Amino acid sequence: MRVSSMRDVAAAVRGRRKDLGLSQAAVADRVGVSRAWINAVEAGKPSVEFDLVLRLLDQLDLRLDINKPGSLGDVYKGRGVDLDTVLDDYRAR
Amino acid sequence: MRVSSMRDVAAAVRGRRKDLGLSQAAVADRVGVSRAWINAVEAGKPSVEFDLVLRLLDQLDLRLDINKPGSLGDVYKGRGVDLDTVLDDYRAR
DNA sequence: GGTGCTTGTCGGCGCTCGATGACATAGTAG
DNA sequence: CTACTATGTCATCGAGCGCCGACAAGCACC
Repeated sequence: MRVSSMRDVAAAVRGRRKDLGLSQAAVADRVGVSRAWINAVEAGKPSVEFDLVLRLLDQLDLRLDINKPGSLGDVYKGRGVDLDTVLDDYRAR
Repeated sequence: MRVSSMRDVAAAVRGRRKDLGLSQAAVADRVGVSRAWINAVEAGKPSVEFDLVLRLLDQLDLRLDINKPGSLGDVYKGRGVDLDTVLDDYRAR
């Protein structure tokens, strides 16, 4: 999933936290920040410190990647890989 | 490229800026931050604000992605895609 | 030599982040 | 109904971010 603003991080964090069945307080405790901070992040607050976000994503088992657009591996990112489509393209050559 | 700390961002930013042939001052001007801030980022300063980093990456034409580890699209990240290998695996089924 | 550009670093200052604690509002279980 | 939990929000306050301006060092070129 492409990250173009904190709102994207907010969505990813909230979704992942729900999936893991954790409360904001539990996550805050693991990451070592206040519950209010977690709440702010999930609200999409833009001016949060980068290293805290990294620790949050780490605790939620979320990976952050950075790439140059147009690189090969980048093609599949954000929309998933449909192997059937790939193979159909291959057979159609 | 995996981002596990600001040092990774620093490396990506510096490399990309060099590739684009821009000075720290030029980048700072585009992003709308001070030159000292760009310098700090490229030095790996951890406590920088997230939205500024996003604007920086945007100006450098770098993409930031967030995913759950183990997702399908994630498999290929960081080591590229060798289509021949993929197709060989397919034929061998 | 001198000029120019780039980068690293510093002191100062204003401003805001994040912590804390408290409060109110749902929602749920008993 | 009463607890209890989770979440959103607020005021206060200390600490640290980012800006500005300046300075020095490095490097290239003439």
